[in-house]
Amino acid sequence: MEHLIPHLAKGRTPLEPEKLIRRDPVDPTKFRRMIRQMGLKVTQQRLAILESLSAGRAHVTAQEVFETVNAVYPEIGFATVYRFLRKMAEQKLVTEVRMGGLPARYELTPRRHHDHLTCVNCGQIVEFECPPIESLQEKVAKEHNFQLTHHVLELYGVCPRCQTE
Amino acid sequence: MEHLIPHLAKGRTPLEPEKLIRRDPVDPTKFRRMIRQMGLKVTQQRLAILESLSAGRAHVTAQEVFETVNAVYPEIGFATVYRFLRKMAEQKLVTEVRMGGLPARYELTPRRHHDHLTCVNCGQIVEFECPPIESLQEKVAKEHNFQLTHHVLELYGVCPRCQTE
DNA sequence: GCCATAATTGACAATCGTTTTCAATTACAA
DNA sequence: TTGTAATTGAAAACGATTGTCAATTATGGC
Repeated sequence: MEHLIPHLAKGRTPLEPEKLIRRDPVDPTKFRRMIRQMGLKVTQQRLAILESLSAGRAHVTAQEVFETVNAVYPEIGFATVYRFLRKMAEQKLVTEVRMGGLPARYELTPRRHHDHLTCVNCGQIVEFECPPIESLQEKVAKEHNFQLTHHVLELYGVCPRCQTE
Repeated sequence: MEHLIPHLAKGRTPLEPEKLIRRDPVDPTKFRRMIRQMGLKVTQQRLAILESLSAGRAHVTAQEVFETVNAVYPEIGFATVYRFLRKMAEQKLVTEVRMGGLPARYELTPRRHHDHLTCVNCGQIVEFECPPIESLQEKVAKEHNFQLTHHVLELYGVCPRCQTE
């Protein structure tokens, strides 16, 4: 009675419905270039992981990436996914979002920075940009002599549709 | 080679815990009332935890609370601290801040709203208020016809002390 | 192409923070 | 004071993440 996939949570209800993010299709040779630019060797595993990140939904867990890639390359290891995701997060190639005690979620770093407006009722997510907020954040960080690395800004509320019910 | 205190990280730089002096309860009625309002029974352990939270530094880890209280009540258990902190967090009596993979930090929920500036290296937390950001958030929400309920704004960076290392 | 070699891999164990389990104890309403 | 359900401490379980290490593999130099 064991899982093929280690650490696969059994009864966990997902925190929020995933949102499919439309992405520009990425030229496969681009992946090779991305890996090389990180000073790493190009392997099938890494290509598969990048492909999965690029094609799938946004904000996936390492476990989900592993499952996806594992379906195509059954011999791929769990640690490999973790290691590569971490390495890419270090280089800011993917963005790591850790919320609460839940597993970290990763997405290919979007070209344009955005934050999220989430409906507490239906889970719908709206992305938004607000440069004035960004610069105010930098001002705050500077005031405290912090070197800002990143931030998490999540607004929660009731979306228009849910307000009429 | 064992720790009296379980899970005490070995290499981590400890932020020295505040000393909690055991003394006759000065105004225990306030804490008793808080506990009763949560629908819980009043115990010495819970009073000690509240006293520690109220007297000590803000943004402490459960481990730190345990160490502080344990110095006065050596028989107190680790799980008791965790359980009570979680219960209070559920009731919004304490605010739980979880960043990265670092242990969660707790504070008695402050009356004034503020956000957090967290050091990605040592976990130190600085509070800040920035009303302009608040109003911009409301503006964004209004633009999308969301009824704002709450928000999470966490800035991450390297604190001044960690920058010099 | 082939070789040398350093990076990378997968299986597994270890680690860390957190949560659960359970028998013993305790708060508190009656 | 007593009955009972809540609470406790110790320990183990748990889930996410990271480390270990021998075997494999990508890649630069020939």
